[in-house]
Amino acid sequence: DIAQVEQLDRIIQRSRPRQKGEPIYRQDEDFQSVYAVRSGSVKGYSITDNGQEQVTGFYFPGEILGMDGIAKNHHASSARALETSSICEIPFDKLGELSQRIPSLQKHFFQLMSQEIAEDQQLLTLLSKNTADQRVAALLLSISARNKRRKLSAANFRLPMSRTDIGNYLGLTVETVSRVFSRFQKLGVLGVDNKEITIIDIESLRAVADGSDIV
Amino acid sequence: DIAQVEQLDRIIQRSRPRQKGEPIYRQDEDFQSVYAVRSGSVKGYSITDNGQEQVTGFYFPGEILGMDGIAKNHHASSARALETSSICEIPFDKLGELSQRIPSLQKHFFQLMSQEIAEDQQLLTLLSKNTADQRVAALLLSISARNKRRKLSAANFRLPMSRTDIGNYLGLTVETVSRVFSRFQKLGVLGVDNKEITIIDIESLRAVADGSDIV
DNA sequence: TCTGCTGATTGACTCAGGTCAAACCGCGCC
DNA sequence: GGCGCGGTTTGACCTGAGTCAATCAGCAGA
Repeated sequence: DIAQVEQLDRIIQRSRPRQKGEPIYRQDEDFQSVYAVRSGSVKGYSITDNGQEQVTGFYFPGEILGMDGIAKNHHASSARALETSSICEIPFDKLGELSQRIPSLQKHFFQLMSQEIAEDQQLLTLLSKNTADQRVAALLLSISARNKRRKLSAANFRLPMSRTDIGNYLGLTVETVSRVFSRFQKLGVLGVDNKEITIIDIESLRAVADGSDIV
Repeated sequence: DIAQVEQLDRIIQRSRPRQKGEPIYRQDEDFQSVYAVRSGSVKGYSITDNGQEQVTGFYFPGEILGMDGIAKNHHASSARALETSSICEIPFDKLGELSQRIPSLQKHFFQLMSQEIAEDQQLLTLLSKNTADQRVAALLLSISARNKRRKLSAANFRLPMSRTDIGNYLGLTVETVSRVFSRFQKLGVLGVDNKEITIIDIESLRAVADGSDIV
């Protein structure tokens, strides 16, 4: 519905692009808005009581972040741009009002949040049951699939995040991540040139990810 | 608001209590409702592609489960009673309609979902960064805190789930869980009599959980 | 009471991934 | 070009938790 989309469009706030490393929101800060990635990429992370960082997710164009702040009215995590990125701000109180009037918007937003829950739970499985190889393979396949949805190459892409961030996200050390990349390259599954990744043998990668690889 | 609570009350469906092991909903089944635990306890879990079970959470009275099914219109996980439990069914389409009319209900439900996201992300940190001791300590503290909120003893409770379920949830083997319990008992932090747990030294347990224990 | 079964505990051994250390690479800057 | 610095890679070694196996405890049913 065009009129409805227009209403939604009216509450969205565009702002100047974020440079690499620039924060989008900070943990414990008052929660006002959720954010939509328009271009670039974003890392979500939280700092635990004992001061260590935990990367909770990577966000690409078309994805929404900041929904973990709704519950307590302040952000439970922080987010910053991994590269120059354009981010839309969606004030949550206005979104709530609008959802009252547009049932499909409410439904859509419930679905978005539900999806985040389901994805986090998948990630839980990954972290609690899978080997280093499986975790890295799963991340690459996830990024590949998201690229595909954005009509970009599913086989060839540049990772916007550092090896450290990948390791942090997957519950591995930098060294392990690096070793897995090297091994995959040696096996002819991946082409790795620093952050530039080519998936050479996606079937093998899938086999690794779901544990059915008898190499 | 009493009239509003009454409206909500009217859509809630009560059903016969579930016996131990009885399912509440099943993965891939059509999503109709979310569920509120009224008494007893519930285990949420999903089965991965390669057939292994991953416990995604334990639910106690006053808690809501099944929200991961909203996104795709079918349940992304299963749930079953850990003991004889009374569970309320809340049809989601009716809840959506009602939320259209009662803004505070919509907000409340957004908050519930957001909270689940935030909790899952905390669990991610637990699984990716913490030792076996820390994980077990964190789970016990979480259950203790939830008991406290329900005006039950924070120091003395019966675990409704098996050691296997605990291990599965925390990404550990049964043997490791058992060893940690034994060690905590030997250190005088816990009293363990099968499923009956007494937290003897909650400060030490907190110290273990946040990694500041220099034992 | 005995028997069988499921879950919990304990011990001995192994190994995936962590730790520590050293090099290496790309890139901006003087 | 040369220098510094952050990120990446590689190697050698170590350890926490997994694996395998045996035993034990609690409980239902004959």
